[in-house]
Amino acid sequence: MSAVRRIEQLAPQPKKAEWLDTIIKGDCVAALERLPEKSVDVIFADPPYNLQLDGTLHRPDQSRVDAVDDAWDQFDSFAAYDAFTRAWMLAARRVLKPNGTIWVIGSYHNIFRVGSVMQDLGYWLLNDIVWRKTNPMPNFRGRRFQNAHETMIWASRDKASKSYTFNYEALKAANDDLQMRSDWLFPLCTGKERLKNEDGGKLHPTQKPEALLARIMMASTKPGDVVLDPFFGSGTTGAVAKRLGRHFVGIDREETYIAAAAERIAAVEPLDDIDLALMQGKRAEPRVAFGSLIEAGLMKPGTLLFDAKRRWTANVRADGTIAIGDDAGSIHRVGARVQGLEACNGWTFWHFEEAGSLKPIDELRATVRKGMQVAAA
Amino acid sequence: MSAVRRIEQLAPQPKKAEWLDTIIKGDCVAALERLPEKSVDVIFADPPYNLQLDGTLHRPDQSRVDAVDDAWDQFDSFAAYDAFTRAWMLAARRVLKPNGTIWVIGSYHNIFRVGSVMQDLGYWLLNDIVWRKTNPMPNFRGRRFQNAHETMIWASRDKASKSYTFNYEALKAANDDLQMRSDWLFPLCTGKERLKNEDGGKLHPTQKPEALLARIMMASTKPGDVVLDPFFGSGTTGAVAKRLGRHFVGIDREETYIAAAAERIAAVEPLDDIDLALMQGKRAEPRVAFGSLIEAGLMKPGTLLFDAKRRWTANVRADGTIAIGDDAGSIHRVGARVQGLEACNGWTFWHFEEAGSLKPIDELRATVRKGMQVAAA
DNA sequence: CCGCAAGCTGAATCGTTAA
DNA sequence: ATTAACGATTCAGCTTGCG
Repeated sequence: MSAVRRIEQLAPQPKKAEWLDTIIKGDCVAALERLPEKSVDVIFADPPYNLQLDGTLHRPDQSRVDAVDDAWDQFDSFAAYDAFTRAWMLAARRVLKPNGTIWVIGSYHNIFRVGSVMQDLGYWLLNDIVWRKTNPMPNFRGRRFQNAHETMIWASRDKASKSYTFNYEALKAANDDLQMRSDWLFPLCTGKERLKNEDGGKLHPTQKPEALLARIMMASTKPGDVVLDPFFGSGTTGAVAKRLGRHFVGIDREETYIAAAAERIAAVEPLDDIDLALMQGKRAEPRVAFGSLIEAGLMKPGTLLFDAKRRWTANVRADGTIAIGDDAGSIHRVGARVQGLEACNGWTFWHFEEAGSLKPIDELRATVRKGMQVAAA
Repeated sequence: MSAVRRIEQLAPQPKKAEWLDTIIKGDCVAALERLPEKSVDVIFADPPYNLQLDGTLHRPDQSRVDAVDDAWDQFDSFAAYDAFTRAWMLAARRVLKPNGTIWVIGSYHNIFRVGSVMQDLGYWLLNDIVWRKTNPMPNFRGRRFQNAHETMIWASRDKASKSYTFNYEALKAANDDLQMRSDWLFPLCTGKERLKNEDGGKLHPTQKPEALLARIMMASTKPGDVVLDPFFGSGTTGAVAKRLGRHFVGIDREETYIAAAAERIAAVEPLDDIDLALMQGKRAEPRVAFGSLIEAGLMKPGTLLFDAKRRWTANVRADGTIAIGDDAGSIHRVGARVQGLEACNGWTFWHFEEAGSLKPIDELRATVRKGMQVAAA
């Protein structure tokens, strides 16, 4: 029996425990209407993009591009797509808690329809977030700009809801004391993270990277929150939610996807509460945040940092902050505080021990930057 | 006398249309309706989005909206903004040439309305472009992500128009030989570039940086093209157009802005023609038939052609075809057939031997083209 | 075992001209 | 209006296979 329970037949008003951390099979509007109202903290939705592709596209080497031509992405008109969007958005709004927020991802093919419908239904837009792709597909015919990003809309249930969750300080501390911007840089979901089908091809045509969902949840949820995904697909939302100590609810129509997602989520190991202190994803180049040393594996949580004269000792945490006892913050803030100064460059102030001698953590940053340059070359 | 002419005080000019390189004062819809249809190559529009349009906002039933009414009706407001957007977009579409394109810039407050209306009116979206700001305004309350970008929509007049201008090769060359992406990085318009009023404050609230307009025009116009800006404001579009050897037409309602923009544009020094040269790709070069190489004596019947790895050998025939045994046809068809592909560019696939090494026959085509240029000069 | 080359692929609204 | 032919066009990153 899979560790992820499934519900195919919901009772009219199921108890909370029944649908939490499950994947519901069926049409998303019908499934949403069976869930209790005001029961979900955050919704992440990756709806069909309504791509309108005519022929087949070939690369310059004449290989064929494997496009998204699934039936679920086909709509007869903009009006039909709008009606579909209104229906699921309305149903989603009912299950959202008054102070809940919703994330919707899309491309220029659909995101303008989506945003307009959201505004019409009373959702209050908080930000649009740009996912900049490090490795987007090129424009093979040289007819347009390389479509190198997707857009996410982050919105509250209505204009009046002001107490939505936004972990501003945590995001900022892990981002070198700069507030998190609306443009995020992440690679596509490829390699081992990408689920494969029995033929070795991609299981799902549009699987999203876990790093993207991780930043979303770290920004807009708290541990124990409920995250709903009405277009569950390969289950990235569930996998990240479980790893980060959040509950999930997935809805999907395809048994193939449900089975694969359930297996995937069952294999996820939740992080310890301590590790959850707050960890962040990659940030915009070329600035290197201290947190990225941890992400890159160059620095492990729990590592001790010292100033050059070993007068102070700090502890590295998983979220990219450091702490001396209860005093936690960015490498810069903690460095400034212990010295009683306004400011401090943590990169040169803090050192790590290697073979008995101290080396500034700036050396590790240099390593990361070199890697970024190589990647960009 | 200002170097920028105004529509009220025009002297008759022999060839150039009266409205070229002028600023038209008035409501943008009315002004657009007085311009000849299909007369403009590119439109750049930075429409207002604050819903406080004092008089220009009308409901679909033509009733006027009181934008400062305390009884705020969200739906009415969006509907009114949509109606305003439809009105100017429709008028703009009439003056756009069949192969013209339009750029519209906005933020998450209005861009979703704008994009939806564009799709509804038949504009065909080519890209959405993200302007990432190097120095955006912080989020002061710490309740959202720093809004660090704006979105531009680039669209053609309709789906059928395929011959819009896109200077792909030039952009790529300027971008370290990588195709230009949909995310652009520019600073805000500040410092000396920013127009000031008599109090020393900013003249216009949303003056766009010239670098942004320069990339737009370098991407989607050719020298001598006509660029229309229906919300001219501080005149950035006109200033950049003049500098880059493009014509402009501006529309604005405010005399203050018109006067400042006229003065600004008058001070602009156009670049020399030689600096305005556009890098052209092969698709802009005259077509050369393979047979003309034989006629020009650059290739003799009986010459052997090879692919780069010498897996196949073909024989040049006097009629401009090539043959492998009995299999004869154009350089493209034979190249495709031996590879088992649908298509093949014979110019780059086939090579001839010179001094023991292989050179693509494309080199001979370049020679012919060079001769054609000399003959035309 | 490593190092390097070659191959594959990702939410894509992806052509023009002459007969 | 339709068809056929011409011929232009890709970036990053991971995987596979060979020496």
